[in-house]
Amino acid sequence: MTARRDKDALYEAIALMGKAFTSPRRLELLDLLAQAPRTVDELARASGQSTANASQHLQGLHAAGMVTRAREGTSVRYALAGDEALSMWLALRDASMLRLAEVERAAREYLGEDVEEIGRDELIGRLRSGEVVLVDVRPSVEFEAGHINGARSIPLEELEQRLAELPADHEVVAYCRGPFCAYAHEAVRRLRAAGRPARRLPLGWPEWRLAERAGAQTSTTERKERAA
Amino acid sequence: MTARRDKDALYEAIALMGKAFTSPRRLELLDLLAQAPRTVDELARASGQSTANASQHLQGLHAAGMVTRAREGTSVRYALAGDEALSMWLALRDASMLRLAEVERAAREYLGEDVEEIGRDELIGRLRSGEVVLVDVRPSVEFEAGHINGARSIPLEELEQRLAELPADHEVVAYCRGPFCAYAHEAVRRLRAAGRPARRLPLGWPEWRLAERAGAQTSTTERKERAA
DNA sequence: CAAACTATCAAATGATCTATTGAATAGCAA
DNA sequence: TTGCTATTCAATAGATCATTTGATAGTTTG
Repeated sequence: MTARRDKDALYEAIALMGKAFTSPRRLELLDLLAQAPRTVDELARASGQSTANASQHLQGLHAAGMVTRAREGTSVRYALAGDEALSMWLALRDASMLRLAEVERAAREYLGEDVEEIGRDELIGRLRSGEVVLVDVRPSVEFEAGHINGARSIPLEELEQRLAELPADHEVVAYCRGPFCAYAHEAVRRLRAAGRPARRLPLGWPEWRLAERAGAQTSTTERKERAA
Repeated sequence: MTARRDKDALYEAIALMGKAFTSPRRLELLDLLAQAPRTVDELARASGQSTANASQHLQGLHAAGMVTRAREGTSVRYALAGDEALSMWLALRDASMLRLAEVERAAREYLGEDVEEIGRDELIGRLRSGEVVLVDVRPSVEFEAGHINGARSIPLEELEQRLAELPADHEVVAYCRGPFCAYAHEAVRRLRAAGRPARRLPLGWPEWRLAERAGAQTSTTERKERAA
């Protein structure tokens, strides 16, 4: 029975990608890459590990098909390998959040005190009617790599100095990398401390983008079905 | 800076789930559980490994939050832990298929010669107008645990004996566990060998169910938005 | 209560993975 | 060419993992 052997080979090949998700350091690199492409050096610095180690992990991720790599002069820029890779990482993040109490606990510990949230649908409505200002508090490199339509970039470090840019009579909604990112929490806390009404969007740009794409696709399908 | 330590703890906790996907044997168990809950013994037999080993892997999956377990008399029945776990497994399967040439090669090798396919939308249309017969060729246990609405169960082994049950003037569409399952391929080959027009639906019941749910959810969202 | 069955545990082995260190390479600029 | 920087390679030690084997615990049935 050669089918058994072929089936084993198949699962073995899938496990090649699975092995990408066993190391915390590698996951952190993935999480950074989900926001924007970066060089080895930037990634090593942003994740607080040695360059050699980061390089090794990045090569692992590349072998697992999770990232692409491109030489840029003297450096090498890594990027997430398409929407499949992004979906995969988000699926792991979300599933672990929902099924592992330990993850939820660690997230709560890291994020600090809860802040008030706003949902996707409500935000879309209030954005449309001009009732809120949407602020992207990630580092500007990440904003430039992609952001929610209508958001303005105010990196967390510059928030206090640039408070005047925000109209005092509008609610502010802050977002950052995603549900596990602490920037938006901190931004909302500081805004409220400054007397501004503020809430946090618990989604990041990557999730937002995927949700938009999925919505568009489903609508197309539904239109087709309705027509048929 | 305690934030660094907290962040590390968070990624470490996520990696606990990631470690579930490193062993081919464990992936095979997951794939089986995606179809239907089963006992340790059944799983060990279906995946061709020792009971002790299967049990150990299942405990690993349980610790990773991917499966639930329930005592049933003398045996223990394991099941996938909700839609998050299913989505996670499907995301890994699909991403690895798309990004790792090795997976695609292994799948092709295992599945054998290509057979003609039919897409989801076309199937829905032709089902509605009664032009096709949809056949679920998985083992009947799996059919009973859930199947596509309107499908009839004819396990692959019984296909030849039960050919008469299929109206000769209708096209037959066969489906099984999913894109990596060989049953539907084999069924279509046999049907065509018997002179019946037949195609394969390259989706399984789990994907179908998720797609239905996602579609329903999006529709709800859209209805809300339209109302607002 | 004892027999039969299922699942889990424990220990041992070989294999694989991670982080560190120091050296080697590739591109760029003087 | 010679530096200079960014990245990768190679070697190592410590840790973790997968499988096998044989023993143990928990349920049901008689």
